[in-house]
Amino acid sequence: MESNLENFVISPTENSVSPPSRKRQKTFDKDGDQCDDASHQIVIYKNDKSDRGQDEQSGSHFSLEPLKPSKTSKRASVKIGAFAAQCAKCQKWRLISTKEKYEEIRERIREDPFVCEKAREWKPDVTCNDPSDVSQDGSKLWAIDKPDIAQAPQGWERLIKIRGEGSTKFADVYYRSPTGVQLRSTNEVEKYLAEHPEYIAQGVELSHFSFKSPAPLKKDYVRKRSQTSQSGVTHTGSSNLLQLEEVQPISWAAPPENNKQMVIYNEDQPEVVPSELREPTRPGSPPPAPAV
DNA sequence: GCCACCGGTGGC
DNA sequence: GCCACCGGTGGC
Repeated sequence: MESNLENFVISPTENSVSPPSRKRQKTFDKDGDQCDDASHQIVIYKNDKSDRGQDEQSGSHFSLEPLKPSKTSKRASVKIGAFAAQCAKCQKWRLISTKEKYEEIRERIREDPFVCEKAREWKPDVTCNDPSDVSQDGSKLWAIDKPDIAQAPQGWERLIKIRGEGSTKFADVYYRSPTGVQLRSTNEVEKYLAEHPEYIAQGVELSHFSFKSPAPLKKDYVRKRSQTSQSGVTHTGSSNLLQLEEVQPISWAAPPENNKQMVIYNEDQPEVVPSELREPTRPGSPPPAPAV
């Protein structure tokens, strides 16, 4: 499946990954600074305390790999169950086939907004007339992802670890090097690359890393603040991305190509739903249909 | 003993 | 006020 995606190019817009300048924090988040308005990507997570199995989303497809045996996981962690992007035209959500594809879309979401047609790569006949693949539901934890995050370099993996509810932070972002070393900050990456010039030789650079973590839509998920975070959400003309998290890893252990089955409907917490999520608001369009 | 996770804060 | 960074530690 993922064959061509020529759709992903073009439209010079504003930002692009700005070169890292600083050392400490904010190394290169300057670029995305405003993006937070959630106007671009969304992620959905689900808390799953019972199985504290795995710690992060798996590499490809959104298969949540079965609980990791060893110490990879310690406490209850949330897993990302699925990814979705919002069509910039009809505002409906389309599940994205794989994490890779999702990251690919996210990388250029601003300059190259996602539209339903792009989903045809894995969902052949989809059009803006089809009902949304997903809609927010109370059983899942939704979060807004940041736009324009570069794809992890070849062999590297970007991991998002959602913290439990009530934590002071929503999630932590890590990068796992080809040799399995986990890096948790730009500084660490910089240092690591300096010690491993072979990666630099391969073209790996700091701008390929971003430790921006998604933000929960559920305002009280994080202990402090987070309510004001995404206030002025707007999405005019742009598209969003989202990821779904699932409760029981097993239930959709490996939905091959159809990811829609993992979505469960239920609109129970309207207030939590920021405008971008109620996309199906466009005039004349029916509410999103359950994907299951 | 190791490391994944969490808390806290310094700096913007 | 927000967020990037990192130290500490509890669970394995």
